[in-house]
Amino acid sequence: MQLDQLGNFTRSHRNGALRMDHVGQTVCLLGWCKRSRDMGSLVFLDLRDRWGVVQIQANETEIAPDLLARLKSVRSEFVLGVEGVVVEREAKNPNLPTGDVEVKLTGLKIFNTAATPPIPVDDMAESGADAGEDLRLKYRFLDLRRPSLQRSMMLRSEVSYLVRDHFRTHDFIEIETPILTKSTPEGARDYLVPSRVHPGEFFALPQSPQLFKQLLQVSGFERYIQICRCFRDEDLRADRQPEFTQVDVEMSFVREEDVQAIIEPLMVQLAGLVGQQVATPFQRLPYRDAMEWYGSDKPDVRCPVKIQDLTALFAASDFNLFRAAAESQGQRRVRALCFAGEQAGAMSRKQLEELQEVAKHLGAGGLPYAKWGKDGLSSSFKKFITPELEAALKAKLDGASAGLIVFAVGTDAQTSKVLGELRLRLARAFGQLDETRFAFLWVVDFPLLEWSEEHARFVACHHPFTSPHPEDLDLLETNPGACRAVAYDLVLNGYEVGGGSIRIHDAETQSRMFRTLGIGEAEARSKFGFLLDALTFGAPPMGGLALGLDRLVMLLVGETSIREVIAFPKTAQARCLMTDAPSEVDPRQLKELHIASTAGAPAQAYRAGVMFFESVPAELQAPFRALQTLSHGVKPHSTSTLTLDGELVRVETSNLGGPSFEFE
RNA sequence: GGGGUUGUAGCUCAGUCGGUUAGAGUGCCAGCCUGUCACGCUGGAAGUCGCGGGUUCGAGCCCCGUCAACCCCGCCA
Repeated sequence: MQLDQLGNFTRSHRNGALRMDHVGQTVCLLGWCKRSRDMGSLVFLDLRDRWGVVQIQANETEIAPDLLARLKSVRSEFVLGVEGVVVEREAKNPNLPTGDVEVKLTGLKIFNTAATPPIPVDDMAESGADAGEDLRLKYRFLDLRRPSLQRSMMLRSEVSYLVRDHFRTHDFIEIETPILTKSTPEGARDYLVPSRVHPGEFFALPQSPQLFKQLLQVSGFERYIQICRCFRDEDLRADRQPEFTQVDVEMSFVREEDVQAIIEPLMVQLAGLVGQQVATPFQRLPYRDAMEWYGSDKPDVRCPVKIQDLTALFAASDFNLFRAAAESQGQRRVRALCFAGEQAGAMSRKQLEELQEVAKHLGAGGLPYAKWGKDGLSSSFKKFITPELEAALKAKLDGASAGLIVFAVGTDAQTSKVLGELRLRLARAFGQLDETRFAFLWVVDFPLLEWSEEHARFVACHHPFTSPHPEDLDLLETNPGACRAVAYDLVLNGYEVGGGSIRIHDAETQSRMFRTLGIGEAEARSKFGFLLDALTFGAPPMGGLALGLDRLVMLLVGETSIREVIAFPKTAQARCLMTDAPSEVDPRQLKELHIASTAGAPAQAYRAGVMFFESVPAELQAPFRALQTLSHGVKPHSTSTLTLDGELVRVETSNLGGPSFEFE
């Protein structure tokens, strides 16, 4: 097809803007063909641009035959320039903002054709049948044409502008910090960048500009903000990508409340973008209470039901499992969720079994429950429920005649994990989670440190520059696990959307902190020498926080995956399906960077004989299965490739003449 | 690192107990249609049942392996 040049064709109006006021005007429009409807001698075409859709119309009796033919040759997603006259429609469409008018075609330019899209470019309003996400990501440039994603990206842009406006009016300045920086030993895995000019040395991409923003306070900027990209080489989730955007904030001469007071009105404005009213000040919830009541450090408080401690009710029970907890002096507790209502009481055996599977998956042994429904009490431990106990339990249902109590027994960490998850699931199932509103809160007084079994030492909960709570300072040496931090998370609807702290601003406390973390003098010098130096040159009291922009926008648009608000996201395996990154590079590039890859190294060779076992011990099952595989159609002396213990290996088999074998 | 779900036409999916030529909707192509707007009507093309093995007279369906996407646990200062 002969394509037209853009030439001096100039847009006079945006497609979504045309109204009755424009009737009679000659307009020049640009855009993509959303869909055409050919009725023979009457043709309609929907022209889409970023601002909307307008109907183009051509009638056989009013138009040159070659122009009509040209219009009929247009297919979906062709790129067009349309000249025409705005007229009032004969049949109006109330579902379209431009539905009162249409444009009578007088000239048509076809700037480009388009192959049939491999994914629907329209939002399937009623069927809801989107293309699979892998296809959407492969053809992301088409996916992003869909109105819903266009709206999400536009809202994201609005959020960014609003954030910058907000901080600008509060005298913050935006400062860019390095993308190529120093690898930090604590925390998440770094993405590394080899240095060509320094053989064997590496930059790291920032997990966050944490130290730079603190140094900017030492420099005296007092109020810093940056919307910046951060990188973490950890496994992904629906709300976690390897690169993500953070609204990074740091202030001098502030207390915790000062930081929060800057953030809250911003959140009010952002929620307002999607018509949500939220009141300030936000609720403050100590970490300890969050874990006790909600089993989570990022509770969704839109459900009022809290976890309750029912240990005492079982002190004299015959139910050994629960009584043992009551006798453990707080080591183990019986905690429970009490959902009142007919829906809760009508939970079927099958549903409870599904719930039990969830609980087991989270580490519970089972899911004890007691339920009051149409048939009265039913319970997994009914024979231990005396009338007195039943009365005591039922009293937890706030006087309702029907309801469900699910129990978890164990350490606080165990029971919190199980009940925290079940609380959300049950609340949704019973309609006791109001998903129409936004619930912000601050979780405060986080612990400073937690014991790491893996590292056999204390590690920082937030980061090693977080200020210990002034009242707990001396616990650093005596009982580090009990020391609170001046750290706070901003939580929205069960998601952590921000986190921050007051920082350590004196070298002495910072050194004590490093000592507690088991970071020696020399190591601290080599890794954080620049910070320790800076703290000796007049560092002001400081604090700040960082907001997860992707998560925030995700919640604003009502999505459950941050991929829906990132233009070009990566898959759960941290791959870009569109560009196919990451990919192999030319060996010359590696050589220049002084890098050698150990991936794809030659497979190890194994020698295997034939073994016979009456019963196969567990530790031999994998090699035994390998031998079984080999025994099918493999000659006594042969080489074959198979999977052994999850690794692809080349296996040489030879008949060794006896029950002997060698495996490494 | 571990667990789970999914993979069939361009797209979204169905496919019974393992049994004849693998279906539907949509999209695409062609024809008809003067008020459509998820246009309608008629016809047509369209398949490596993710990939590789195995069992079987016979596999989309059963078994083993593998790849990919998604969800979760670990991990994410």
